[in-house]
Amino acid sequence: MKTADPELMRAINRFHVMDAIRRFGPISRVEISDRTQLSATTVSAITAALLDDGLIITQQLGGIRDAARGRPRVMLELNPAAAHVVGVKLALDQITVATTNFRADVLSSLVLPIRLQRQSVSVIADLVEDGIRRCVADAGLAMEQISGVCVGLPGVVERMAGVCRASPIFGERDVPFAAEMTDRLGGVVATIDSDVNLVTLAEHWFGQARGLDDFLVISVELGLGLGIMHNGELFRGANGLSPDLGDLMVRPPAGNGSTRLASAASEASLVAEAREILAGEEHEHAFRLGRGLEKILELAEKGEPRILALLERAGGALGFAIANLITLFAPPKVIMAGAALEAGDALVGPIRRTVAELLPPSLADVSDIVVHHWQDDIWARGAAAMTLRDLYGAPWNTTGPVVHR
Amino acid sequence: MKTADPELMRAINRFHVMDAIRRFGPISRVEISDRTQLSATTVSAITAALLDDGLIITQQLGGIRDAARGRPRVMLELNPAAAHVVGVKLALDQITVATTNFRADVLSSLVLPIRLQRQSVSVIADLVEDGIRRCVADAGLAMEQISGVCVGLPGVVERMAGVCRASPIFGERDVPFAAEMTDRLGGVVATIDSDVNLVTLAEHWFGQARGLDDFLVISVELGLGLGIMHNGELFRGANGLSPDLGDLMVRPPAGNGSTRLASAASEASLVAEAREILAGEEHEHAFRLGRGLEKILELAEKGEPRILALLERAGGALGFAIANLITLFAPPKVIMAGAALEAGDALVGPIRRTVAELLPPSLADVSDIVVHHWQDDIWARGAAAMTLRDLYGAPWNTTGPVVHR
DNA sequence: TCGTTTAATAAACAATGCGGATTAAATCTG
DNA sequence: CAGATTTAATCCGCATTGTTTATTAAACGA
Repeated sequence: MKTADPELMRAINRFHVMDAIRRFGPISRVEISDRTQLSATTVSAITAALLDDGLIITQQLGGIRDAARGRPRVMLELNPAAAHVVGVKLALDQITVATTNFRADVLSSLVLPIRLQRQSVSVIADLVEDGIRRCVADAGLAMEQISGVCVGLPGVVERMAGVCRASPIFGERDVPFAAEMTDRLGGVVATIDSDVNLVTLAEHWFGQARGLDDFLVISVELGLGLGIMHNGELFRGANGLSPDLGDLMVRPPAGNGSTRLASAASEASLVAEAREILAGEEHEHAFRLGRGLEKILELAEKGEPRILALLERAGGALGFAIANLITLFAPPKVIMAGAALEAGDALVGPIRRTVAELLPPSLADVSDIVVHHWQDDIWARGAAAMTLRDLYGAPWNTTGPVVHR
Repeated sequence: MKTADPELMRAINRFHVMDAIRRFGPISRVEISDRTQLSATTVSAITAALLDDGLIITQQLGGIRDAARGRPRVMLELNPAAAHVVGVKLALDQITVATTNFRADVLSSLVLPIRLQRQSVSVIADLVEDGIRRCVADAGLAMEQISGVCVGLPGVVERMAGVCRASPIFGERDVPFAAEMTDRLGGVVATIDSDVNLVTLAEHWFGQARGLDDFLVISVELGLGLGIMHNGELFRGANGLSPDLGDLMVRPPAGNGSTRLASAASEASLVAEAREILAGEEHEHAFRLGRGLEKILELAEKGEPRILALLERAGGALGFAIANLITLFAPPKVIMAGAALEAGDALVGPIRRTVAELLPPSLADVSDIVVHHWQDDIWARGAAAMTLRDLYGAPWNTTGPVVHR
């Protein structure tokens, strides 16, 4: 915590006002005053400044005058045109880009189905740059109108430094991808973050965890992602790195070697193991085409016992890790997502059973585990939210390296 | 975060000044100004108020006038007599009590070697009350001079509510022990907390983690304790409970059933397993006398292979859990303590090896694992620190239910 | 003794939040 | 339809705070 001066005081209260408008807008000044415990005078002063800066606007159409007497309330809301940002999600098999306004509404988006593996950093950066420029043009905007870009990618990302420590996307380690992109975009600042953190923020702002200050997000994609919201803040390890779920161990080194969760329950490991199990059978074709997961889901649907056993094992491993995470964080909600979870109860069932079995009695009922089917744009909306947060971010713990204005 | 007003501003800055004096005192006003980034005027005003309230004093003896010209600095330090608090540690086999002054110096302490198991809550409260009154008297103080009492105990404790959710000490669950003690002490407010949290705070204030904002504390006693310092704050789960290390799982439910860490590596489980291993041999006597751990350490020293194997297994389980914790929190330091660790490398060696083996390469060198041999009074000093912290606690996240003044 | 140097405080100033009075804009009432 | 009533928003004066710029305090050196 920084030392306090009048400026910080104003920054804190301005944040609270902005937050109330974002979460509950359109909202009147009196209601902001109620919700934030700030005096009406202060709210008036702050909203006046925000209106002046163009960050918020008054809603012209009176809204619901529900038979109330007295002077009508003037409703305030975020000015969608106050800023525009671009969110990018890198996955092993595609790039997703979206342009959003200040309310994180998606104005335009595009998906580039490109295998990024084995591409050099600069080639990837080229692709991302092209995607951003096209997406911005699609939204009818010029690059000069973009206030920031955030790129989400799987792996270990150090947001502050703008460096990707390790990712399946890059062959190298310690790739300074934020600087790489900022250079190319000519004046527009780019930041990077772990992809799960983006979706965690998106869940917090618009998704199943609206207003929930503590929850976990677990994404089962090619790799495994873990996002932690704790006390309303994204949780990062001491070094600023977000923890990597795939690095968690699920089996002690008892003779036959230890197991990382990534090699027990990720989409990649599931496909690899299924391929081995089904080797030489008629299904092999699907795996060659890269349609391994679809095949797994199909066979699970049909009740193929070896696939069900595989999913049972994977679910057990995931459930083991989730139970330990619940033991540590005691979150009221755990949100899971990923294509592999579409296998109905074949994977989710074992997860739930294992968690229920392993949780200590005292924590038996604290966590609600839900599966969320993410739309393709949630990542980008999260990236947008991450950038927007910097524009009116909580002043008490500096969130990032962004140097807008 | 609360909304900001001038009062909060002052509270924040007063905290920073107090914190600087506590950590670096005796310290001059200019140096406080340097360290806190506050203006000299502000520091002057705040220290004047603190002097007025008697919380700090000026050091009379000039100190080291190291050949400097100019007006000499007036050194400020905490006023030891500003407040007195009592810290209590409950363990299964003894009660430790200590009275400290405002600097958390121990003025008097006593140890009551009593088996608390199977005692009723009110009997335990009686014992604690007697211990507190005697210890306060030993320090030459009256109960009226005591500003607060903090009781640390193993298990799951909800500090805010003052309720012990579960503990090996109490047969019952949800024991409102803080209220129980406050009632008995006639006006002196008692709080409770997990015992590891107390020692974690003590390590932060006086121990091996002075000034370190991120570290883990792992205590191997009869039960297993986990304390987490994250960003300079004690980490608590979403429900305000501290996580219980013993509840972490170390083996997935693969056929032969799952294993909780508590049943693999706690002192209790070590002794039980060793007793089984050595059943019918000449060592059995020691276990009957409750000297099981000493016997284990003795045999480990001698190189008894079955005991070494047992410790190897326990170390593997602990290392497994620690590796996962490091993966999540990436703390630069992990402090371990407990009588079982006195077995030289027999237990610590396997722990280190397992951690090294299981950590992902990217985290290989971030954490320094050390063993700390705690004095008996560190718990009490931590309890004192916990109470003192409330007297000049960080105002931005309310720390507890204490209502002093 | 007087100048120099450094520490600590005092005075003037600007920013902030708050409470009470005031204005604004609608409905209600007769 | 005009004035009373009600509620929202703002204006004004005040207290508190931190900072900058002077001023005083307390030592040493020549």
